[in-house]
Amino acid sequence: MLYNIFEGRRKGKNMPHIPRVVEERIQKKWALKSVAETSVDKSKKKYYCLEMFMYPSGKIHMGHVRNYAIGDAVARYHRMLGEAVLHPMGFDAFGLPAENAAIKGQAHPKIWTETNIEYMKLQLDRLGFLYDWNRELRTSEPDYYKWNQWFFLKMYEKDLVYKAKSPVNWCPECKTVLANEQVVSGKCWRCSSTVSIKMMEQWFIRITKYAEELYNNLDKLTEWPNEVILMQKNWIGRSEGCFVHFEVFKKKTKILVFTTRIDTIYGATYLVLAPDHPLVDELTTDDRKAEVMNFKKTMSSMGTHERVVSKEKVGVFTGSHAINPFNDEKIPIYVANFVLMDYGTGAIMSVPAHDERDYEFAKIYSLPIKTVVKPEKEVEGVYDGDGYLVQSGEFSGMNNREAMKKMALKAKNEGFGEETVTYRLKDWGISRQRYWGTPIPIIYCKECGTVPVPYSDLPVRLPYDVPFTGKGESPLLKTESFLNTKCPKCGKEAMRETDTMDTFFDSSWYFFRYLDPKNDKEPINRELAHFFCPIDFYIGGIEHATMHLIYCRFFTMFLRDIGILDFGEPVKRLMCQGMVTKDGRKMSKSAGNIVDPDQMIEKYGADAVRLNILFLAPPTDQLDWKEEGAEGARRYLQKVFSLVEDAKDELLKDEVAEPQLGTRAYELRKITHRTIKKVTEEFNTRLKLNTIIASLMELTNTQIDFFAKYQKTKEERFALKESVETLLKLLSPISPHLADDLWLSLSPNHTFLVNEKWPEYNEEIAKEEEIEIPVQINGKLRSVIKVKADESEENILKIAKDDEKVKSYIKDKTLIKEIVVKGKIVTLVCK
RNA sequence: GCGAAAGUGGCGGAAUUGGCAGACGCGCAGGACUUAGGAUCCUGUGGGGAAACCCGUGGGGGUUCAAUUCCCCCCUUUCGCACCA
Repeated sequence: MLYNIFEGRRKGKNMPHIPRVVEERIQKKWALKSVAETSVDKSKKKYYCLEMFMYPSGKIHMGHVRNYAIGDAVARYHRMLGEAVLHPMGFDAFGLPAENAAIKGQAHPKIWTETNIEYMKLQLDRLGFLYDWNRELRTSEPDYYKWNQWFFLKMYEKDLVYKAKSPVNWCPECKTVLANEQVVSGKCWRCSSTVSIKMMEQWFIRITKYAEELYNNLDKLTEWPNEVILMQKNWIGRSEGCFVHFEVFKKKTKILVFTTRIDTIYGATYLVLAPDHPLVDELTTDDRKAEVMNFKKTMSSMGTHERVVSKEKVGVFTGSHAINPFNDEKIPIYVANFVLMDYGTGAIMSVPAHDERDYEFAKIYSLPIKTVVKPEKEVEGVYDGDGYLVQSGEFSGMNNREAMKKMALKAKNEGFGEETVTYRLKDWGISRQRYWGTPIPIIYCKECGTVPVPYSDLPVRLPYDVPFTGKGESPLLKTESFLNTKCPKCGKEAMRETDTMDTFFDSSWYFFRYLDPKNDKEPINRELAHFFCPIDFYIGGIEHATMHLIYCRFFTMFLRDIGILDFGEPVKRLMCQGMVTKDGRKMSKSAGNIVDPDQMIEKYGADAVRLNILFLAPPTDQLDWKEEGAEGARRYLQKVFSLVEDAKDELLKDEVAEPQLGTRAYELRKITHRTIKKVTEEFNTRLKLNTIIASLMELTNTQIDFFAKYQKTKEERFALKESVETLLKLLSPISPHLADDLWLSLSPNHTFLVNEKWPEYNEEIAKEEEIEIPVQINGKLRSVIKVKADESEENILKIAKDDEKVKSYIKDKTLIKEIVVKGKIVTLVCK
């Protein structure tokens, strides 16, 4: 409709390109010929191109468009290289929003999810993404989540799964557990009630068993962005140190402390336990009981958020003392808020002279400060660097690094400590008190206890008819038909586990399921996994850096250890695409700045939307959506269209002859081949697709200029045909519809560009025979000379000095230095 | 507080190995075609200056014949972690 205004006003040539018409026509042809189908030809080189699958929220957003436009361009490029490309898409279909919709009475989660998926698939198809829908998967389907349960049972066998009481975020109003990301500033994201911490039985996965490998392998992931590697390193938080046992004065108990600075142990003037440390009660003397109990109560009533926000250090003395095993000194034991139970051992030795936090606490409670490490030069304040030891018994005078090793050895030999490694990473709590997720395949029997569901009984199906009240516990708890079952061991009445799995469990292995999604014999087709995997190129948001991207690495290691895979890392190259914003702000309903992809496609066409989103910024940068840009993209595509239409008569003729050096036709060839080179190299390395598009625009501008002065010689026809055909091929990964439509119109023998061969460049033609070289005098640009590309340094210098402008600058001066960088620059330094 | 990334015309960005800063596009200005133009085409477009030239990649210093690029200090923005012992 945008075009109807001036349609028919233009004569003959230069008819406007009407995107929606062309795009629908081409999409129909693609579907008819099943171009998206994966070729499993093992004689070919494989390429697994994957974008993070999507949550079926209802409609796609611009972030999806960007993510998938990048992936589709890369996938199409590799198809054209003749590789066996796997490029699938699926749906992360379990999750809270579906259940919330049901609570609001909108629709059953299954219906809601399926309706959304159908619509979103339509949207993806309208954008022209080539997904092999034969391989589509939905995590909410029993034939998918069956294998979640299967893996859970395998983990159970391998002792990688356990149930434990642990603190969780609890919303008293919604009566449910909240994930950390659902707690906003200590409040429930839905009802704004203050979230409390509650102890609950939860299922955990021992991901910490893999902490060391998850950490060490990071150095091998050379094609991952540094920031992700760094975030994962910090998240895993590997830290080398020592365990040290401190005996408690006049008691039989020992306190285990973790420290990374055993070298400062002579400076320890007190110990601190976390408020929830199990030894607190035992260590508290009668006279201190009331105060300690009170302190503990205050601490446990605070939410995590409150506790973290109030940075003030508070604590109480337990009344007990510990003995420093190195010097037998008697030091007081405190309980304080700044020591956390879930890191290290929940107890520390405090060295106020060499630790900022210990110092702060010591100041408040007037505890002694004893210096044991001296730096080379005196510094002010708390010194936590290296130096030599003082007041440290037999270790005095030693370099602290050296002493560290010797002290650890002594502790080990004398049995009160040892070197150790701790991690910040915690075990993965996968229990959710929710309906719309994978049921955890466990049965509780009064006689036999906790019994895993036998493999032969999988899947444990999610019942359809359940009550959605939005209050109370999981709907599954109120669904008798699900809840009541027979014990697989003794056959007596038993109850099912009603917790479902965290959806991150679903997404930890989905990329292996694409290989053979309908396989009902095994979760993963090993043969295909070893052909297509690991993933060659994985694109998604950075928000998954420490969640999905750690879980899926763990899962792959686990799959290797149970013999399904023979590799342990799932992703070779990772790219995190930047956020799409509008007016610099995140798009959101509340900000009212959502850009609707449907409207954009309707207005400008899928080709222009894709071109614009790829052109506006490099894939990894934040991108601010500009509608004017879409207008520009549409204008460019119109230019390509008009050029091909205008030149069609010539492009259809077969009489051609290879152009000679020095002609206009040869110049066009040169630019054509140089563009192929530039675009190919960019696809192979940096993938800055915005610069690829810039080169294509330059090539197009050159072609238009060339055609404006077209002489209709066989040589010019050769160059024109080659150049235009090349352009269409290079453009096709980005704006595939127009490229294909024009391509098909050029010959009845043409097939879709995605099945054509990527053009090759001829280095000889691409090469420049004459180049311009800047001449600098005393660092300033003064002239530009023209020389042969392979001109010798002496000759370049001679030509430069012969240049009139250069002469005028150096005539009264003495040359001190002459620098010639062949093919680059001449610099003359003179006085 | 710690860590990381970034800062280039009016705007998005380019400069891949230290070698002509501003490719390509948006916007803007002028012109052409037009009954009309928010269509299309052409020309121009970092700042200053009549010009020769000068200045210019967040700010300040340094290395170099030469710095957007390397080093040091500072500022700002974004992100991650946030008492991690």
